[in-house]
Amino acid sequence: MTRSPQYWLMKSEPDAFSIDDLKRKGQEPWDGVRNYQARNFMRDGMRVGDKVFFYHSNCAEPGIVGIAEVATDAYPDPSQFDPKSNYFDAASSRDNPRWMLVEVKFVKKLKHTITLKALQAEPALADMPLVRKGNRLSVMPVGAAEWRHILTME
DNA sequence: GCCAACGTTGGC
DNA sequence: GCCAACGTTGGC
Repeated sequence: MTRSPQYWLMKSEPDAFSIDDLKRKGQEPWDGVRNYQARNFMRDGMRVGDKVFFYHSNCAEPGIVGIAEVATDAYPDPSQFDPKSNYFDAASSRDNPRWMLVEVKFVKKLKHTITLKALQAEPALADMPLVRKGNRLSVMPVGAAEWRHILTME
């Protein structure tokens, strides 16, 4: 069964992996997600072709900086099995992996950042988890109307 | 660097 | 199953 493309927002710290890194590499496994809700969105919600806002967090000017696209179905995050990785999880096993990822590919970089501050100022976006204080979810769905609204803000 | 908010862990 | 302690996220 097919369905319309859906929309997502994924956070990354630019010091670790920025939109320019994604542009340079073209496509990248979104590893290191260690939150069940975020994992469930990747594993159960995302489909190849879904659109993604790329968001820079924990930086001088947090906000949406680009657009990416879901490029693969979910598969086990290899870093959970690597004892040398920061993302190693001793409680996970290859038989029963706990953490999943999708790969995302670069679509475009926005001409300028749509800042968190600007997003918070939009009444139309007040229901987004992103703009709520204390929100820490790193992968979240974006409604079609919210997606369109944000695109007009570029 | 600070700290509020929140998710996870583990003792009971 | 409760909840205090702890660790992490992420804006500022």
